[in-house]
Amino acid sequence: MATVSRVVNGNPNVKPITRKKVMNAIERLGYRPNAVARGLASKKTTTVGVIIPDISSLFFSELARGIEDIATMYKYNIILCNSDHRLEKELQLINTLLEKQVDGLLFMGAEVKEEHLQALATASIPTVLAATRDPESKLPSVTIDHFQAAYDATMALVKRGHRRIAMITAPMNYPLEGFVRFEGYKQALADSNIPFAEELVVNGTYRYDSGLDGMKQFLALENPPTAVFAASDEMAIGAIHAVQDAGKSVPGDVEVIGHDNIRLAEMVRPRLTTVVQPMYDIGAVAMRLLTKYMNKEQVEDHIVLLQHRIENRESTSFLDEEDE
Amino acid sequence: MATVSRVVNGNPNVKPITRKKVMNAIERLGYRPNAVARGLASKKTTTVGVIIPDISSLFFSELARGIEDIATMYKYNIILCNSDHRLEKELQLINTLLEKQVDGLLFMGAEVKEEHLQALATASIPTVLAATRDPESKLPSVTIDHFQAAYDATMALVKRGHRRIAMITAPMNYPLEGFVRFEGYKQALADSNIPFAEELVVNGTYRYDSGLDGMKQFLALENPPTAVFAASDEMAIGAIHAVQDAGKSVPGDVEVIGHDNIRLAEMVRPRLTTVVQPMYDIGAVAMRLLTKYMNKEQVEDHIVLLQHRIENRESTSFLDEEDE
DNA sequence: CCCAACGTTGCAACCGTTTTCTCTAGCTAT
DNA sequence: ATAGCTAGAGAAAACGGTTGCAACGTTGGG
Repeated sequence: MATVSRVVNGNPNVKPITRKKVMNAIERLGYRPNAVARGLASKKTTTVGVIIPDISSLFFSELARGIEDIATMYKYNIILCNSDHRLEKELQLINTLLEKQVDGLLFMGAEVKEEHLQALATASIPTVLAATRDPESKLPSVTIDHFQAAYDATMALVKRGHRRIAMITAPMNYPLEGFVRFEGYKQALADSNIPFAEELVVNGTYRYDSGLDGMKQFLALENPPTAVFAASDEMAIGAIHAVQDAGKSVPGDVEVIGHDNIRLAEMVRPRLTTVVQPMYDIGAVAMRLLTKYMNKEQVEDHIVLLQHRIENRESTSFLDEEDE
Repeated sequence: MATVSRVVNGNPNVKPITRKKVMNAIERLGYRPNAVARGLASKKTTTVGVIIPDISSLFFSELARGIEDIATMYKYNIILCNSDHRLEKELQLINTLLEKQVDGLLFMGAEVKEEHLQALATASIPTVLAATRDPESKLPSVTIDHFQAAYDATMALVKRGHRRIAMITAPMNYPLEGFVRFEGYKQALADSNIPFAEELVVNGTYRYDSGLDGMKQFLALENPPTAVFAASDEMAIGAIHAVQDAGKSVPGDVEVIGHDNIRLAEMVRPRLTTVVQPMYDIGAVAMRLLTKYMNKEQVEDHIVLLQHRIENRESTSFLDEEDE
C-alpha cells in the first residue's frame, strides 16, 4: 500500500521496476485512488471553493471561466456556489466550504464586511477576492481601478464635447461598483468644470430594464443629456434602446458608453463603446494568485490592479486618436 | 466522539440533556466537522460532479444555475468542470470526479459516446444527462424534443406564407442539436410541399459570427430566402444584423426565428422570436432527478422531455392566434 | 573482508469521522 | 426482590489512503 501510494504520487523513492509492476497491477485491477481518503490523510483536497453572486450573469460566468481554466491548469477542482449577494448565504457558504476542507477560497461579491473576515478567520486557508476588495485591504484581491475607469469613461464623453452627461449607476450599496464609480464620474465632471446635476443620475440595478427606464427618465427631462455613462453594458444597451424607441439615434442624438465589455457589447447595433474590464483575466489572475498562497510561495503584491481601457465602437462618435 | 457524531447528524438516540451539553461544547470550542473524514467514513460526500461544455456560454450558465439552485436545496455542493466539448477532457473529468467520490454526476455535452458509458460504468454512481441524450437512451436524461422544436419553428415560418425558408444549423456533428434539428426542418418543409433547397442551408458554429456570415451568404443568392430559422439565438441575431447591414429590414424583408431564448433575445432590436428551451428548468429537473437516484428512490421516467414553445417577438411578423 | 551508508520497501500509526457492538444503569413487570 | 428490557453512551473497528520510521539488501570504500 505504501509503495502504491508512492507510485501514484510520483514519489521518486521507488525502483523503476517496482513502479512498473505497481502500474501494471493498477491497470489490471482498475484501481482508482480515493481522493477523499487521500484528502483526509494528507490534509489537502486539491479543491478550491468559489463563491460567486450569480453564475448565470454574463459578467460572472466569464470570470468563472477564467478561474476554472487556471484551476485546471494547476490540478485543482472548483466547488462553485451562488450567493445572490446575500450576506447570510455568503457566510453560510464560507462555512460549508471550510467544512469541506477546501485548500483555498475565491470570493466574489459586491461588499466584503467584517463578518466575512471573521468567518474566514476561523480557519486559516488562503482567500483571494476577485473583482472586489475589502475596505481595509486585508485580503489579497484582483480588480481594476474602478474610480479611474469611471473617470476615464466620463472624460471620454467630455472630450467629445458633451456638457450634459448622465450616469446610470450600479446599485449604490455596492461600495466599489456603485459608490466609487460614481465618485469617478463626479470627479471627471469637476475636473472639466461641468456642474454636477442631480437629475442626470439614476441608480440602476445592473439590469437591462433599469437602463431602459433610466434613459426614459432622462429623455423626459426638458434638457435631456447628450451622453450617458452606464455602469454596466446591459444598462447601456437598455439606454440605447430607450433612445431608439424615442425615435432618436445613437450616437447621433445621444452617445452611450457602457462598462465591462461583456460579449453582448459586440452583438448589438450600434455596437457598444465600453470600458473593458478583463473579466476572464481577473478570474485567471485571482486563481493564479490563490495557487501561490496555497503553495506558500512568497507573493509580492497582495493587491493587484489589472488594466482597463476603453473600447471605441459605434455607440459613441468617432474621435481622432490625437484628441484622446 | 460517537455521541458528538450523533448530535451533529441529528440521530435521535441522544438524551436531550446530553445533546445540549454537546452543542454547548461545539459552540465553545468552535468545532467544525470535517466533511472529508465524514465522507470517508460514510461513503457520501454530498457533492455532485457537473461536466459542462463552457460555463461562460449564456446557454450553459443558465442551465448551471438551475442545477446549482436545486443542488443547494438538497444540500449538495457542485464541482463544476468545463469540457469544451472535447472527448478526451470529458473522459478525464469523469475519472477525476469519480476519484473525488462524488455522489452523482450531471453531464452536458453534445454527444454521448460508448466511451462515456464505459468510463461511467467503472463506478456505479448515478448519472443524469442534461440537455443531451445518449443514442440508446441507457442513461436518464432531461431535454426537449429537438425534432419537434425545429419542426415547429419551421412551420411557424411556413404559416406566415414563406416558401424560401433557410436554416442556419448547429454543428452537424452534434447529433441532437445539429442533425435532429435539421431533420425537423426538412420534415416541416416536406409536410408543406416545399422543395428542400441545398443552398438554403449553412452549417453554423452556434456563434454570432457564423449567423452573420451565413446570412450574408444567403443574401448573395439570386433568390434569397425570405425567412430564416437559426439553431441558436446568437446566430439568429447575427443573421438579423447581416440583414440590417445590407440595408434591409427584419421582419419586413426577412423574418428570423432563433432557438433557445437566452436572455439576449429580449435585449436586441427587433426583439427575437425564438423557440424557448427552458434552460434553467432543464438544469433544475436534471438535478432533481439525480437526487432521486442518489436517494435510491424509484423513478418512473428515465427520459424526461420538457415542453418547448415559440415566443413571438418582433423578428417575425404578427400572426393571428387562430392561424397557428 | 567488513562495516557504513544508502536506496528501497514494508510496517504501523494516523487523519477525523461513522457505525456497529457492547456495556451500564435505570425501569418495568412478575 | 429479581429477572428482563430498553435507552443511552462509550469502545473499537472500519473507511482508504499518507508518511515517518525501521528493516532490509546492496554497494562501495577503507
